[in-house]
Amino acid sequence: MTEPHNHDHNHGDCIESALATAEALCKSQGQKLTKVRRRSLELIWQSHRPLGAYQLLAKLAEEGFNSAPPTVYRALDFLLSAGLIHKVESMNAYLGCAHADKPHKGYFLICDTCHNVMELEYQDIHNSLLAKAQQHGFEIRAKTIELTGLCETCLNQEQHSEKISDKATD
Amino acid sequence: MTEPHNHDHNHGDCIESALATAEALCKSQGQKLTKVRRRSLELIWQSHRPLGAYQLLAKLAEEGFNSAPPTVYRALDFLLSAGLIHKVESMNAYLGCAHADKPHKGYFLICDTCHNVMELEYQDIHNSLLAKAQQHGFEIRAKTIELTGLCETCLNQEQHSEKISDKATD
DNA sequence: GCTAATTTTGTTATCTTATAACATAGCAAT
DNA sequence: ATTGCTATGTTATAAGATAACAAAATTAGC
Repeated sequence: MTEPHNHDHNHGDCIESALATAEALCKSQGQKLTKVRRRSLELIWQSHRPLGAYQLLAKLAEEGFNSAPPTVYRALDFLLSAGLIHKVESMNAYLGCAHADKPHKGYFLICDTCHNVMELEYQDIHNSLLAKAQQHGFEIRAKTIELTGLCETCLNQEQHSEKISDKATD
Repeated sequence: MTEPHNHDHNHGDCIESALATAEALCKSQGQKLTKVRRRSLELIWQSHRPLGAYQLLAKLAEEGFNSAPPTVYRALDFLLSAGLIHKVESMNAYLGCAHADKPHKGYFLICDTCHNVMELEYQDIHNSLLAKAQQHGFEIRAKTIELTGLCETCLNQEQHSEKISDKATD
């Protein structure tokens, strides 16, 4: 499996490494990580949670980039097809990919409360899905797996506040 | 597992049964399946593939229902929360739920070519996902699993046309 | 270096999807 | 009948995404 990207760490490092990976990846594939694209990727990483296209656009505009929608959607398209970001379909938002360097078939755990996202990967689940699909003659080409709920932190907080309100109503 | 709802059958029957299930379900929960709601559900079922909100709105408008967006979104919200339809996030479209009568944790196989959708359910995959999430302290409350690719029919057609074009370029 | 071809960005307009906010109508219980 | 609740009508707008064409920048071939 791949370690979750849970942001419980120095996030600056992981932005840097993501950017470095991106540079290398683009170079090796003869693709250009232009200013807008690079800065978009950086801003997406900095946000810690999925970023909407228009949120990103606003940030870019603040920095003097062109502020028309196509600017941001082009950057997003590029980053998506390079595998450097993912789109979270259930949020219409975009997220830095934690393992852009290798092909992967991950899924997301999205916290309803804090909106943090973990990107996970388990080969066995992926294989199970492939196998079941194949039983129906279906050939999977892309997966969208988005699991929403409560992360450990928010779950604890919720249980804590329940206890308090229990006492209050005693 | 649940049988896939692949529409290779008399679809009229399955609309009827879905409507009957819906009636019963609403009744038992003291919820009202009003005209718009009922007709929306019916139209969604009739379409055979995920239906967009504004497509549905147009159909409703043709039949004399109010044609402003809130009308359709309210109906969709009701049907969604009653578990009678699903939203396919990756398509922004809505689909009749094939097993509204029992709690279920399904996923979708969506054909890129014909846009037909199969709703599947496998308890073992669901359990695996729950277990893996739990390892990270995460409590899953909802799942969006949308697998896109090629269904059996379209896969065969593609292979067939490849053979033809092979011959053509020989 | 110069030109042509390709890729990227700028610009304007528009389309699709979804919701906010407030008014009215229908219905159910006392 | 009056009250209160639920559902619907209505207007406006927010949010997400793309089409189409023009200009600029980059790259490749000479």
